[in-house]
Amino acid sequence: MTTRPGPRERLLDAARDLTYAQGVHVGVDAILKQADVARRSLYQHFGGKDGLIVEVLRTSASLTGYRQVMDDAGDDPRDRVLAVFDELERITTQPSFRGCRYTAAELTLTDPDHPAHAEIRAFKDGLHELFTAELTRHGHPAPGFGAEQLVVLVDGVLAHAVTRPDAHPALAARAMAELVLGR
Amino acid sequence: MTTRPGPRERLLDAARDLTYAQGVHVGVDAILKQADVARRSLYQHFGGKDGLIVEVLRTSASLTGYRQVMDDAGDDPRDRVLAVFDELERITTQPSFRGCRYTAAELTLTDPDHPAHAEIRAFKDGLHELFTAELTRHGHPAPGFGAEQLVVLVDGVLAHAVTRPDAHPALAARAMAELVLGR
DNA sequence: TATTAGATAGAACGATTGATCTACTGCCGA
DNA sequence: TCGGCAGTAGATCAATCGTTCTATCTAATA
Repeated sequence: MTTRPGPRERLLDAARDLTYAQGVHVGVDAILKQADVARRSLYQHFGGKDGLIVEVLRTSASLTGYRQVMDDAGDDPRDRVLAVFDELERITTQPSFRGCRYTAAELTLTDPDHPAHAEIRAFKDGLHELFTAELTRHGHPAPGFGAEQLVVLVDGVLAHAVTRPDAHPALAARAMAELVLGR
Repeated sequence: MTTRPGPRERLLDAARDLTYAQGVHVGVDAILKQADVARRSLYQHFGGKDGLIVEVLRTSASLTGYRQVMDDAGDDPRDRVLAVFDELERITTQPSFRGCRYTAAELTLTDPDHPAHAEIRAFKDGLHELFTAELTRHGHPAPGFGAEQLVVLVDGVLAHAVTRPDAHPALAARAMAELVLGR
């Protein structure tokens, strides 16, 4: 039989779900209820709501997701990059899609001193590095600049699809990614 | 002498400032204080905070701003479109830059029934139409699709620059816009 | 068996939220 | 001069926020 995860894990899972679906302004009560965890445990493990949010962002491992999509696409850097936009088309057309968790947190947490900003920055830097490595392998003349272009495309798709999913921004972005990759 | 604007105008101005700088979750008290307006006037003119927010989005006239930038760039559709990204480079590198007001509202207001979503959608649709008209004049083979690409670029720049302004996403996007426009 | 750490349940705190209310003031037109 | 309207000032409301607290229970360890 599968043992139930501990309170810490249950809190992270619930917070991941709820902060994505309802934003980081979800009440602590809702998180506690879904996690089925005592109030005290939250403050014991994470020090407070902010600590929980930071840990959610730090462990959401979206970069691993991107890596997985690319690895599934094979070895050719061109295929690997384009596969990301194919996956974005899938994601952005799902009913549960609510945009990029990190962009949403960045725009919602207007206090510049909030500890979450560092995690958000780290994630986006990581995504840039991921694309830079791929473009370098692809023999791109300016991998850094090309990677900037790709991350702008990704953020653009995720931001735009929240309001206009029927516009299929991922398809529009995929065509631009092809141009960035060259032929 | 210049007469002081009425309470309604002062409320809109204050709400425009504060909801951009601090997000739509700013307290009513802060708006009332900056507008120097009685509490009752807010509910008299807008029915409540939601009504005020909707009116701010409806009258922010960002589309007029885009139009102005394009008109200042002359007659050539190519110059006019690229001028938008030059302007984005200026905007995104200013200290007061806080991203796209509409994207931020969309991601912050997680209630799908909030009346603001209609205004947000209307704005993004309008931007798409603006680009479609320009690409049509430019003789683009697929103006609708090309316009989708441009709005994805704009949203990408505005979303990405909040977290990584030093990456100058507008410059990366401008290069892609050139590719979209063809040569 | 006694001890201790971790978890639970739930009351309670102070602060803040958006909204409603009464009472008062100034102005303009009939 | 009177009536009505728009605006102001501020008390007040119920709800919710994140946090802290006491008290109790459980399970593993010494």
